[in-house]
Amino acid sequence: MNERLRKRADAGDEDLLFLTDDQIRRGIEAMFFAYRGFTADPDRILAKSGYGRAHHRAIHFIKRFPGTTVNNLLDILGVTKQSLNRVLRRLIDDGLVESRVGEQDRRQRNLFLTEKGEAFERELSEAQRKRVRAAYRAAGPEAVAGFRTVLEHMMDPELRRHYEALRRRRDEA
Amino acid sequence: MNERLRKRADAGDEDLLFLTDDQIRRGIEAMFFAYRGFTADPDRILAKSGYGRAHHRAIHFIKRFPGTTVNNLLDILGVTKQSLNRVLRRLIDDGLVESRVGEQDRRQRNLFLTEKGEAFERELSEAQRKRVRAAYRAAGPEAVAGFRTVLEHMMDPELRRHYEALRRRRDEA
DNA sequence: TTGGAATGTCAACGAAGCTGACATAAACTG
DNA sequence: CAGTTTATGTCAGCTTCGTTGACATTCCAA
Repeated sequence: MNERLRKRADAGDEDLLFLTDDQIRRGIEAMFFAYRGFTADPDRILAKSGYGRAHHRAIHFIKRFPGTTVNNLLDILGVTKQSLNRVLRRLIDDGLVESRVGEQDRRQRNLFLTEKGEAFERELSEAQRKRVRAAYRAAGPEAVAGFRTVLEHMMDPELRRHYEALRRRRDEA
Repeated sequence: MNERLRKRADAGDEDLLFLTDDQIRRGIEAMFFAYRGFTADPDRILAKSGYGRAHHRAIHFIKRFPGTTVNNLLDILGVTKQSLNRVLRRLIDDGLVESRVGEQDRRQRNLFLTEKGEAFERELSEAQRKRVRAAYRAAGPEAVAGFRTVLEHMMDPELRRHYEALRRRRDEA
């Protein structure tokens, strides 16, 4: 049926013009170029301090989920613990992240941003929000709603469920 | 004024709710997770052949602009020639890309996909289109229009101009 | 008390960015 | 024609950030 719809679209069905291969291709290219713009400002700030996107991602999600465990972060970021550990090591050594031994389960490490880490997070996220806000404002509320809808459907459903479970757990606490 | 609007939004102005910091943050996270989904399928295919995203990007744009020069590709992809050269070298050696000496300007190299390269491109782009098409269909045409609008505004305007100039030049020829 | 889970660390590797330097050929320019 | 610029390729070396494998530590739980 997937295929059937695609063929109807290719044949010129008015309602399905947005599903033609050419339209999809334009969307793919737009996604590629937009992601570049999306990361450009934080990338510049990170480069000044000798950090990369991996550090940004870790900082971002520690900010969102203060006290989260390494394992949660691994699931969200989708990298190996060795890779994350290198990044966290650096952030901890540089005094941006604090790692506290878990209270209930002392095997776990609960991660927090330090004052310095909070400040750096603000610098990064303000730069990125500024760019996204400008795009949002230029596009308007209806476009933004559509943008969010498509993105939601493009995610891996399992990752999305996992992430929302984290959010719920945090908001309940 | 940027700041003024943001404050109105934070204060609860109905028309500007989509510009609150929290909404922007959700958009940023959605973009991060969606990009992962967006690249997941091609990444799997590439990994089987020992290629990476860099090869995908090169193949994609050579497919879009057959006969394009190395310099054009450098501008579009935003990497250094050394980095691109490593990728192109491999694709040429593996018989996926052909490099022909330019006709008018013999310093230039015009790049084309071979039969084998075309086949691989189809495999990659069909996997990616399938995912994007599913998201598009689930979201609906209005959402897709909004999605595209926001992405357009998120791109670097200069890159976008450059890219569209290439498209025009190709379509005129 | 033993097995397994969570975490961290060490070593090694690879992909793919980067800079800098230099070579070559072709095109352009004075 | 001589000299400069442009397009490309290549070498060496560095960095980030991903990978796998092996192994130690800590600690919960059966």
